[in-house]
Amino acid sequence: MIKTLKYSRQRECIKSFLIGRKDHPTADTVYMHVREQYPNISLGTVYRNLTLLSDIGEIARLNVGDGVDHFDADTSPHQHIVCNVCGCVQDIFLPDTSEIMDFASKYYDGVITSHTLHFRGICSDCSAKNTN
Amino acid sequence: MIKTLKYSRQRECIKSFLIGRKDHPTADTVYMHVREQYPNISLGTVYRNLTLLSDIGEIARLNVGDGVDHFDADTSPHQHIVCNVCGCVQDIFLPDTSEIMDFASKYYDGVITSHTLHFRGICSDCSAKNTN
DNA sequence: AATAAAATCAGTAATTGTTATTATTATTGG
DNA sequence: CCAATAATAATAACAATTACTGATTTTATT
Repeated sequence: MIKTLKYSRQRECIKSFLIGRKDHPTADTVYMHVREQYPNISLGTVYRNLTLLSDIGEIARLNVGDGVDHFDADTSPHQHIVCNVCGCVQDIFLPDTSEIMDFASKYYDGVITSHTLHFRGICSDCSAKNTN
Repeated sequence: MIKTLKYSRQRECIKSFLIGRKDHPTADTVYMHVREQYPNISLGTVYRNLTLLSDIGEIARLNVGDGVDHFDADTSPHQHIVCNVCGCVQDIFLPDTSEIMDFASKYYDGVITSHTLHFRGICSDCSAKNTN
């Protein structure tokens, strides 16, 4: 019944590529870069492995509201901010935010099990350019 | 230069339908219901008007992470929770949460201009059913 | 009220992001 | 090394959304 996970160098490459990035690439970006090492990898393989890796919790799938899925090798709890100018996705590491759920529970009559907090703004690079 | 917004009964119908709903219908749901009054309205018209209405700020477009856009006639600042069981999208009206941005600013070197807070959980209806 | 310009429409085709299918290839336990 | 089986490449299918078309409404002007 249990499906043993068989090694694949493509998956390994996808994962190590993600680990080496601080931004949060989309499937398409992963595809373009992994193709440098495996020129005939298919986009379907990239999608399947990104889904697989996030299903087993080795990476995180991010929804930042731009209609495209982003992927993050850092699965520790943290937040993200999308730059309104360049669209980049950066990390924000806040101290424990779980009290937000306790707070919100007072205003909701069902059960709250998780929360997501994300930000928009202008990244420091774009802020610097704008000063001209 | 200013593009005059011309009246259309279809747009009016779409908007009043949204106003009458407390849940947060998708474009397809809007389409199905508006069709009762305008049987040959096209899905493209629904999409175009939902986009137009949200562009001018009369309705809000919600991204709740299920891959489909939801629409809300209530544009006042409030939060949403998605039920893990039935998938419904409900409102949570929290008192001013803007201090979260001040808090987060300490941990980010760019500029934070807005934040979104959304929740997942189990709605009261599904909680009640589960008690069986 | 008649008319003309422009926005809006219905219908449909195209795009985009993603998932499923299938025949072939690669990995692994014996 | 070899058979069992998971993973692959390629491509087709898919759903949500947007763009394009010529026809129709709405509104401003006469």
